[in-house]
Amino acid sequence: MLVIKRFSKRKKVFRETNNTGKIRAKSLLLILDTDLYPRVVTRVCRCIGHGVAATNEDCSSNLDVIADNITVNMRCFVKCRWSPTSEFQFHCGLKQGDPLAPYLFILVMESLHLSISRAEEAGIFLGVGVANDSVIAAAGSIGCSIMKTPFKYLGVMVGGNMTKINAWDDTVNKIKTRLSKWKLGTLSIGGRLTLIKSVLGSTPIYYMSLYKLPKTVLHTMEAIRRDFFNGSQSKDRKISWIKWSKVLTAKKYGGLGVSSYYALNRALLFKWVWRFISQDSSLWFRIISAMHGPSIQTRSPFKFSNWRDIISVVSTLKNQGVDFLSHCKRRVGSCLHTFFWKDKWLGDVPFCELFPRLFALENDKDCTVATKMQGDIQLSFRRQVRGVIEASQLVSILDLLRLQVMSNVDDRWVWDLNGEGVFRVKDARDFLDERFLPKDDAATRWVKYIPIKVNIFAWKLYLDRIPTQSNLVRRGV
DNA sequence: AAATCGGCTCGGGCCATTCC
DNA sequence: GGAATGGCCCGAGCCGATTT
Repeated sequence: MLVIKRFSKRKKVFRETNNTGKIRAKSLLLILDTDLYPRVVTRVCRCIGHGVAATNEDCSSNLDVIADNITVNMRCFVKCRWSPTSEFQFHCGLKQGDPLAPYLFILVMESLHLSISRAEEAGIFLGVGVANDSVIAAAGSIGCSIMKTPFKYLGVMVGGNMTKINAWDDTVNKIKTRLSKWKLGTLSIGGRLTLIKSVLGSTPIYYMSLYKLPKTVLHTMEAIRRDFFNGSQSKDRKISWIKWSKVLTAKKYGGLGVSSYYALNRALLFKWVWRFISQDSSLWFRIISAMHGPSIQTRSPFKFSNWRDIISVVSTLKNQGVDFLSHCKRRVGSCLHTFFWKDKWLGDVPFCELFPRLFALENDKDCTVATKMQGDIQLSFRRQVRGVIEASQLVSILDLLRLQVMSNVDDRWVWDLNGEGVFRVKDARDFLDERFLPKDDAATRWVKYIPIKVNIFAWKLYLDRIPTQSNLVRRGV
């Protein structure tokens, strides 16, 4: 109850803050972290024309002085600073860009954080599967509304089943309306291409980086872009002279380099997998491994989950011949976290497959590279090496190991589709497009000094896909 | 004034299969 | 079990000169 009381007290403060722009300094004091004192106090002092505090102690004393008058002074401040006319009232909190706005945010966040930790301490943090009645009661006592999934948070659907096509209606409609506003008739084909590449390409990226888009949705979205590029409005149709996948293809393979939504979506999703395997200690890894198990291969206990979708995308791509995981390799540094037998840390095949006989002899099958490299490799073997095959395997493994030097750098994962070794969505995206879009031997001729529309015309001309008489006749128009 | 020329892409309908 | 997906087929698109 204590927490709820405190909470409602805070809430009152915030309501006042939001409605009138007044801040009660005592509440401010209560909530702010100590290391924020100097900055806030300096700021507030400057605002109200009070002497600027130098130390923390000064701050406290200053704030004590300020505390009672601050409401009035804040109003003066607002008046002097921004309003040459009569005083006015805020209705929806501080103005955007106001120097005090960040503090409001800190204020609310700090209070929320405090409230939640207090609630945790007091053991009144209810959790999952709470009865409806208590939810309603709790929400009523702190004046909150109850949300139900699916709902929108920061413009993204939360809790909806995003494998359904109609869950994407909003996104698709957004693209549609944006397009209709652009008045495609007034733009040349060059302008339309630029728009497609920049704006339309980046608009749904928010959703794309989170969810696996169903094929049909991808198809509709591509259709919208295609119609826009071809210059056809919603209902009327036009001859499509060039198939869309050709336009999507990279310029070096004879396309226009628009790049498909499919590749973008799948590449963005793989970024999560990359984070999962490459950053062992990250929050993301800890959360996912706590929920779904520490390895990508493990079957997740959740029947419907985003992570499962992502994993299924990876395995589907693998079946289609795009094995992203094989492009993530272990680069050994100090070897403290790399498994000697099971990781691919030297060459493309793990040692347990390369030297099966030796692996069979191993007692500690999960030993790290670091421990192995320190002593004799045979130390943890079940028995001495015997026979020709085992002996020859031992010779070759020792040969390999002799060349290895340990360094002080931590072990890390590298991505081998670019020179830097760091995963980038663009690489994965280009890789996918290269695999799935039609390729031409000749690259598109593109001269950047002449207008884009001329370049496109030349490209069409080269492909003989322009409405010449003979072409029209050939098409029976 | 109406019909015609005939090859490429896309949408929509239908059905079977796959997936969740 | 229902929704998504894939494959297949058919028809529409619509410049304009020429033919009927």
